[in-house]
Amino acid sequence: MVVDGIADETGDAVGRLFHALADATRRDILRRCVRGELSVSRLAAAYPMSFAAVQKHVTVLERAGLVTKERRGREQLVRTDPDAVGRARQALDDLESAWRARVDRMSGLLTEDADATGDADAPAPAQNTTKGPDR
Amino acid sequence: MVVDGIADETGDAVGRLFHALADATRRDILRRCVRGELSVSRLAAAYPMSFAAVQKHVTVLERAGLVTKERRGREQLVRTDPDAVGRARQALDDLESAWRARVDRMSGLLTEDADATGDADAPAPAQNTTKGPDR
DNA sequence: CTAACGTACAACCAAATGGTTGTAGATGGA
DNA sequence: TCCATCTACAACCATTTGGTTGTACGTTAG
Repeated sequence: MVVDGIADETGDAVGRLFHALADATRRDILRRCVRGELSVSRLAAAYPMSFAAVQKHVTVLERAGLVTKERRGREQLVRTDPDAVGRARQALDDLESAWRARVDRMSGLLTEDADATGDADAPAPAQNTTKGPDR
Repeated sequence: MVVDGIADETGDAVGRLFHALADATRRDILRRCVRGELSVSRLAAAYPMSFAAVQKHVTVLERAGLVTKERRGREQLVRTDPDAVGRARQALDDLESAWRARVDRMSGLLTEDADATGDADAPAPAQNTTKGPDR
C-alpha cells in the first residue's frame, strides 16, 4: 500500500501547505505580509482576536513554509515566501496532469484499464503528450 | 474583482477547497477518480478504513466541488471535476498576483501606502478600518 | 420473493483546532 | 535604572474532524 502520500502524515508537507491555506484568517495574513513585512503584534492589531491566536496562525504558516520570520530588535518581522505559492501550485499540477493523462488516453482511444481494484497500480502516468485541454 | 471568497463567511468556498485538499486520503481519492469513475464501495475497498469513513471523505470532496456523484443503478459513481483544480489554482494566483503587485510597486518606486481595501475574506475587519495604522 | 449488495445516515468517541487567559523572558526608550 | 513593548509558551476550554459501529432503505441478482 502506501500509494503516494497516504500513511506518513509526519512528513506530509503538501498537507501542511493546504491546511494552512484553508483558513481565511491565515490567507489574509499572507496577503498582508505580501505587501510588506509586518511584526506579529502589528498583525495581531488587525484582527478581532488575541495576540496569542494570531501568533499561532503565524506558526502554522511558518511550519507550512509559507512565511519566514526575521528578528529585528524586539520585533519579529513576518514575510511571505513567494516560492511557497509555487510549491502549492505544483501540488495542484500533479492532480491536473493526472486528469490530462486520462483525457489523452480517451482521445487516443486506447484500452481503458479501469482496474483500480487494489492499490498498487499507478502505472507510471507516462508523460502526457501535447493537447492541454486546459479549461 | 471577486478577489477571493469574500461574501459568504460560512460558505467560504476557497476554505472548503483547500481544506478538502489538505488530507492525504482525500487527495488520493481524487487521483483514483481522475483515472476513471469509481463507486464509493469500490473506493472504500482500497483504504484501511470503514466504508462510512470513505463516504465522509467523498462528501467533503463533493461539498468542495472537487468531485461529483452520479447514480448508476445501486451504485454511486464518483468522478473528479477538472474545473475544480482550476479554481484552486485561481486562488493561488490571487496570492501570487498580490506579491507581484508589490514587486511592481517597488520597481516603480511608488509610494507604499497600505490602503488597498481588497481585504477580501478577512473575518470582521476589527476596528482597524483603512490605513492609519494607529498605535 | 428473498437475499445480497451498495448506499445513506445517526450516534458516539478520541484527537486535533482555534480560541482564550496568564506568566515569563528579552529588548529598547525615558 | 525602571518601565513599556514584543514575543514565547503553557494551561485550559469549546468545537470540529476523522474515525468507528449500527441501522435502515433502495436496487439488483437468483
